[in-house]
Amino acid sequence: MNRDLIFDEVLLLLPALSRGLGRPWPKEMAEIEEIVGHEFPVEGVGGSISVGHVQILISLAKGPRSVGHLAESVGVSPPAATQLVDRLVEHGMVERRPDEKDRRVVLVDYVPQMHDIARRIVESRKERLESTFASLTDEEAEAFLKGLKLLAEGFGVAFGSPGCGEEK
Amino acid sequence: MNRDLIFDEVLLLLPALSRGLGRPWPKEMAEIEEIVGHEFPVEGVGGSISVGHVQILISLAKGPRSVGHLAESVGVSPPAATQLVDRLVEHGMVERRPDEKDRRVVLVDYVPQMHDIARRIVESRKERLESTFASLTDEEAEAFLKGLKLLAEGFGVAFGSPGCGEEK
DNA sequence: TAAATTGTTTAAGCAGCTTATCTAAATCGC
DNA sequence: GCGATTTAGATAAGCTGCTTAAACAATTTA
Repeated sequence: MNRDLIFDEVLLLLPALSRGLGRPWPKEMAEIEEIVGHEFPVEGVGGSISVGHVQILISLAKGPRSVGHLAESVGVSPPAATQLVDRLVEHGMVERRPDEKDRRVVLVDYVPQMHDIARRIVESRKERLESTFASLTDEEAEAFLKGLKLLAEGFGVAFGSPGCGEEK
Repeated sequence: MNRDLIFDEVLLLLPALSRGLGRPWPKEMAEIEEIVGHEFPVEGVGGSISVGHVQILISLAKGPRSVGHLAESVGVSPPAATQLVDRLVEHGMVERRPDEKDRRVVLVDYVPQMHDIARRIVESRKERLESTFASLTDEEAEAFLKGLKLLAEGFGVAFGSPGCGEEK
């Protein structure tokens, strides 16, 4: 396949994907609803949790994080992070707690029962990913990741790794 | 590299990319500004044109399209398409014209001078893409496209190809 | 020709983001 | 120790892009 044609297709696919990935993904919402619903029924979770919220849930997997840290990690402004956390608190998924060492910072952490749920949400995401890419060989999967990284780099994407900025 | 680790990274990269790709890309805006500015100075184009607008400009490369067609092609609702077209009309980039054969439909087309400009915008996008992926071998590039397609499929993304739905 | 359908626009509303501003706590300098 | 600066977070106001519901005009169907 001609390299030029490849990029033609990529060019067309990217905006569509950006849209697709960026909106609350009904299938996943249903899953989260189901997972959360079993543990402690939170009304109206479905439809009201979005990419940013999931990113935060993933970020918290490595332990409590400050709001500022989350903002950086997710790649949004601090007020936006406040807002995302607000929503998660409303849903009873995370809680705020003052940092003992610096009472300016607010630490965000899973609500106790959420630890396991968050793990499962991440896992379910990964499973979906695995099944989506089932037909890819290992080499292809690796090439895909490589491309993704280049893209992120090229587009100046704030790397939203939960591990990033461990301590700045 | 372990397949599991690959998907871990992909999992983290996707939301960040979705954000990054989804917002008006400063570098590109500057380029468009420059391109458009040379032809006919349109005030305030920079910052006010977004992914959807570019998608429409790309879609129109194959000829005039109805609003409904554009909506489908971009993957948004008809009112949203109307809005996107509105903005482009404001900027003097496209124009509306009633369809002779069916006076319900409104055809959208480039303003005459835009033909060349739109071509260059698309080209500049592709060039940036090519340079971003310069370090990829042909095989890797192909694998990347394959992955992208799987992703789009898996996420139920409306394929935003301008060629889609040529006639339904 | 009346009724239903189709294509577009208008209206209302929401989610998510931004910047600017404010408050509280910590740190620096003397 | 005490005032001035810095830092973390929250609040406010405003914008953009999207959605659904409703309105309207033109076409097709019966």
